Amino acid sequence: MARRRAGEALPAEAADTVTALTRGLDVLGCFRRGDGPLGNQEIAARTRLPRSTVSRLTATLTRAGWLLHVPETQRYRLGPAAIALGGAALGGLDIRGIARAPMQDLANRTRAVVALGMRDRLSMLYLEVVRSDAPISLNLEAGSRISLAFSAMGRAWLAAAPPAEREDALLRLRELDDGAWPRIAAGVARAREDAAVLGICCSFGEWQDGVNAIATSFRPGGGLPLMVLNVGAPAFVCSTESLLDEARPALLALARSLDGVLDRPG
Amino acid sequence: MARRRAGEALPAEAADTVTALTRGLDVLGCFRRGDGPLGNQEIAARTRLPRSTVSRLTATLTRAGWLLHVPETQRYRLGPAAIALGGAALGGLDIRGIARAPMQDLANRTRAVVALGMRDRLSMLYLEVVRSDAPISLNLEAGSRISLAFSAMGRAWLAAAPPAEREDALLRLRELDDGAWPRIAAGVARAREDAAVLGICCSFGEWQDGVNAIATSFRPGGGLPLMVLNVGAPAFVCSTESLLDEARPALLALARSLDGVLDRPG
DNA sequence: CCCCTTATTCCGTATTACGGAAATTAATAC
DNA sequence: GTATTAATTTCCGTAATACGGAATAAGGGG
Repeated sequence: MARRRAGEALPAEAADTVTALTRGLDVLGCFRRGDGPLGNQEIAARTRLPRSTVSRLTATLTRAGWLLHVPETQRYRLGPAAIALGGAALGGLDIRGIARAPMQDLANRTRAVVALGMRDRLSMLYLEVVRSDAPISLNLEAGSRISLAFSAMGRAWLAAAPPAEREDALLRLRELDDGAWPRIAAGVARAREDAAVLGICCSFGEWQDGVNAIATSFRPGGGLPLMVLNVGAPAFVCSTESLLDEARPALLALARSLDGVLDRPG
Repeated sequence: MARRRAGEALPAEAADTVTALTRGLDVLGCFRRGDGPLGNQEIAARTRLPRSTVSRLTATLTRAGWLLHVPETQRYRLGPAAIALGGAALGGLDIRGIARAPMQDLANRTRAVVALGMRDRLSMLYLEVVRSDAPISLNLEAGSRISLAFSAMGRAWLAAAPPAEREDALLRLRELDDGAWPRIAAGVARAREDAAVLGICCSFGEWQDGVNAIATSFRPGGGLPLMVLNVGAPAFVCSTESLLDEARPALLALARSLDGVLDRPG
């Protein structure tokens, strides 16, 4: 009885990987911000795992507190253990605390939203979001995701990431949606150029209509991966010119000041 | 070759539980707010799993983005997937959004910290924390834990939880620290009495010296478990009297208004 | 140079996870 | 009331997988 699915490309990556664990984590990964409780069927569809397997995995996850079972509707939602894990993960990121104050400064000066993020698989993940006192507020919080290909933040990552990681990410983006590839590729080429010339990457209405943003990356050190800072706002708050002329130097200064902070003594 | 550890009591609970997954999740659970990166050794000690097994699990978790490997120190920290999961879990909790505004009201009126929490294993977990404008701020955020046995919040849960769950939790608390049991038992007895008579449970300096709090529980509905609201502050901000006389009625009113909100049409 | 500590790789074993199919439960239609 | 559809869970034989003890490798002081 073959345990690995028939059509699956076997990428030889997995010398020593615990499949049962990977699958269980994939089940958890099904739950995205915004969609409600999920039934086993839906989970099976998303993970492309056999139903009986999903049943066993959800049972296990529920017993351990990672999922909550809603008896009436026979669906699952993420449980307390998931929340606690996120708390532990964010709590351990000292860079957030270090960056928050200067980010707030920048946000106030530009009247924009300033965010700190890192890559998570094929998205960028917000780690800290700071708004100016003017409450325009794009509805984004720490822990939410944003496009890797079309946001300024994602492009800044793509422009500065280690080549191997970048190529891997681009490859997967491509096989995920081949139709979007031309736009993605163009955006990435532009991003690398912008990064080289201006030090920042842009997304003017490309991630979402009417939203402008610029972003740049830095290496915090301390074993943490490449991180990205961005400044963004609706176009009527920040024109592309104001972002490029006023926000850009401040953003670059901030990023430079955070380069290697975690490796510095003190 | 026995795969289950020798001395382990086998609780027959596990008809259909995926051990590899449970163990992997236990590894993630090792990472607590506040402690830095963990090495395999440390993880093996905390989980009481063999070293080679831990090695395999951490490798798997790292490949999937749940852990980050810090090469220099050969340690692991929680990765982006963990953060994203927490975000998804909190984002799906509509009760937070519903409760926030009235909680803020209450916080402003009492000049205390108002928090919403639920149980996670042997702790209470903060889901939402709201401060009065007066920035005294106990350093607590959504996603952090607080004692089940000694906090007002924990006691309110113990007083109202389904008997089976309560007994299970108490049993485990007892075997975790037998020495503390007399204090715990006394606190719980008192809590049940307070809940019956006053509708709230108290912790006046028992969780942490100089910190007073009261708490009460409610059932939000929508398949969610019992939740707890508390009002707390340093003793010099809120005396026990002011909590009992002024905060208590407001807290009870808030809890009652949230009872079953998620089941109500609209 | 050697010892000590920690992480990883090896590898034979049999336990465990697997998944197709049957059974169960639930809801809706007829 | 019965039939039909749909979803979840249980069963169970199979063998692939995870297991863990021991050996190996990689550092880091003393």
